[in-house]
Amino acid sequence: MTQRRARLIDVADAAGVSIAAASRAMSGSTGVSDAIAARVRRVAGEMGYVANVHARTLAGGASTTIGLLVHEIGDPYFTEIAGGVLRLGAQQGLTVQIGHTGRDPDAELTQVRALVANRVRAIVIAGSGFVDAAVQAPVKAELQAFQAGGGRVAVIGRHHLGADAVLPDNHAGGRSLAEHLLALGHRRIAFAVGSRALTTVADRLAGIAEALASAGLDLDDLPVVEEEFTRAGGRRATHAILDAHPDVTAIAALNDDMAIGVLAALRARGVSVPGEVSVSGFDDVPVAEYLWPALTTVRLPMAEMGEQVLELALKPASSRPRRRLTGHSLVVRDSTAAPRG
Amino acid sequence: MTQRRARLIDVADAAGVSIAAASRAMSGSTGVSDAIAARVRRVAGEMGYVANVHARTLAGGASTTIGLLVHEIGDPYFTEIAGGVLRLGAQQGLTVQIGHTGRDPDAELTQVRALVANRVRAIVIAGSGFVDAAVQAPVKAELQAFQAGGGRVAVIGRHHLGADAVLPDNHAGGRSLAEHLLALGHRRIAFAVGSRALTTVADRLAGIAEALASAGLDLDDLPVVEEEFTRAGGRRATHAILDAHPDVTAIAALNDDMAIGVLAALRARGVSVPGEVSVSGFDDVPVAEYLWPALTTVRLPMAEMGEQVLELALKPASSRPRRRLTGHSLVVRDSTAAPRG
DNA sequence: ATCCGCATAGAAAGCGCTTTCGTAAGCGCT
DNA sequence: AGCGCTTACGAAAGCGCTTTCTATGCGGAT
Repeated sequence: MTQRRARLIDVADAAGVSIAAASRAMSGSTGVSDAIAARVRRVAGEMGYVANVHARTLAGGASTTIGLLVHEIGDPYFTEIAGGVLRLGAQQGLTVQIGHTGRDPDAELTQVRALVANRVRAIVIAGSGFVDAAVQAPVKAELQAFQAGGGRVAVIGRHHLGADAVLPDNHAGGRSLAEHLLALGHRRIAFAVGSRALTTVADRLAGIAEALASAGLDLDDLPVVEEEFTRAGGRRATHAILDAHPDVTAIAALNDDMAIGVLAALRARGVSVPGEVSVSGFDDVPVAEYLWPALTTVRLPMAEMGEQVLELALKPASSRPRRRLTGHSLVVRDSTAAPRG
Repeated sequence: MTQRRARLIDVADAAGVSIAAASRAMSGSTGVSDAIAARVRRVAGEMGYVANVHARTLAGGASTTIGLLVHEIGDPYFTEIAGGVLRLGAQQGLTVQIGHTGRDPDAELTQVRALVANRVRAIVIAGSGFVDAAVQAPVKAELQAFQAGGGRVAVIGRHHLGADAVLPDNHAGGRSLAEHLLALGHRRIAFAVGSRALTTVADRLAGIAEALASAGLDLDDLPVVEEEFTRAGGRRATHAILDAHPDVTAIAALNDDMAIGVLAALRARGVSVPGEVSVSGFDDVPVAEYLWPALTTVRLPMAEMGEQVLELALKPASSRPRRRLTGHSLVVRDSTAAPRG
């Protein structure tokens, strides 16, 4: 029969002290004798008292929850990042609220508003921004208002939000990946990419273009198929590529999820990897090394990025946005090899 | 220049109405003329007003956030479930707070307390319980107090918590999996399992034992290797199994993550699948069909389970805990075949 | 014209906490 | 004994909302 939860005043009464003393005892601040503090805590424990965060926050305590926005939790890239945030957050006694944005600026705005409404201590956004700055202007404005009100914001992989950022070097990663394929001797390379409206895709592609140019190739002459940034997208892209260009010797997917789809599609068509076609990914999601063939990819330390972005979010604001560059490394496994003579 | 956020009273003043009218206008309740409601909303929009959830909840509004506890977000089983909860939650305008329990009853208790402190509308717990009921008694008590106070609780795969539950039939799933292997002709089957302290493992194993018994076999005579419920655990379990029992014709992993590790370990040892050894998983995580060979497994509709558990959590409490049985189905792919003559 | 009822507006009382602020008590000094 | 100092404690003022409760104005019915 839905009876009321014990409140601080109930605890105070039961312990025979004022509510002020009880508050101090529970929050561990000074101004209470050890004897009273102990008594209050004991009584609180017996009564099953759990402080009301809403009341606490309202009364002036700093919020202890942080908001995390990801494009899609099912994408292993975001899963890993979320894991990092969750782990470090729990360790610091923080609560985390997660929202999905689905790579949709409108949904993103809605989610940001929800976090603002909850007066979270910090908002962390993971996931590519949009090449078209206009599209994310409303979000940016909302975030700025949030910061003006004392909130903190930190992002992963977004340069244009005027917030502290953890930045993977997508450009350099793309370059070293392309260099690897070129060094193996590949020239007819196809690309399975996510929406080019995403900065992540644009940046990786730019790095690739740079490497290609050094080898006298032009990215514009090569097949670049834009698809969903998912396994299914990778599968579809592969069929599109092979139907139009049966002579490619390598397919570079711009994230591992797509690469998994590429691998499956090639298998379905009876194309051997890396015998007939080499395949590469990007991110190095945990499952990449378990695939067959084990995936050559560019490693991004996703879980660590999650921890770092939370660290940034917890630091007091600085006058200029901080940026933390993330190391990346080419991980050569079994899915790439020299093209057949 | 951390300036203060606009409050409801600021909006009310700017619109020239009382704070009560402004409140009604913003929350869409009756008692305001359309003209005033429209004006207030316009002014609020201009001022960038976002209601303070803490104040709103404190004042008596129902909480709009729900808490979700998973063992480990990185485990695709939980990722999928979380995705389902997140999607349906967003659709209903709910906010979700996620916590990690790491299969540790103490951490679980801490996380439950945090959710209680946040006075969430409902607590959703996904993930296996413990065979030893004593170990989760404190959590159960806390949840009961939460429910007594009007909170809602719904769980996935836990029968012993006295809450509404979505229940995959692990027993039947285990049975049909074992029947499949037996039907193919396998007799020397090894099992790579997670901690047997988990009810999920115990239930699946019980179903398997039942099928084996029907075929005149005793599970106790077969190798059952207990390891971490992860890819790495599956890998280690495989080596342990093969070192001690080189003659097994099938390895059944009790979740897909372990199966992925089994596949990789077999490949590393040069054992062909399913030629020399058949491999099966459990759950049917999204990547299962993309593996090579594509994994035979028992499908659990994880995302749907996430939605269902949220649905249960949103319904008013009933006198007796509701249970929603989840369908499962054996998905036969390429990783199982008849043992070599 | 008078009265009743309804819809709309505002005043004010909290929701459960934290935190000044004021007071009382205890201490070591001179 | 008297002084100032520190420390322990409680009263009370909010934090920003929702929600009674009360007051006002209007229409229609008499």
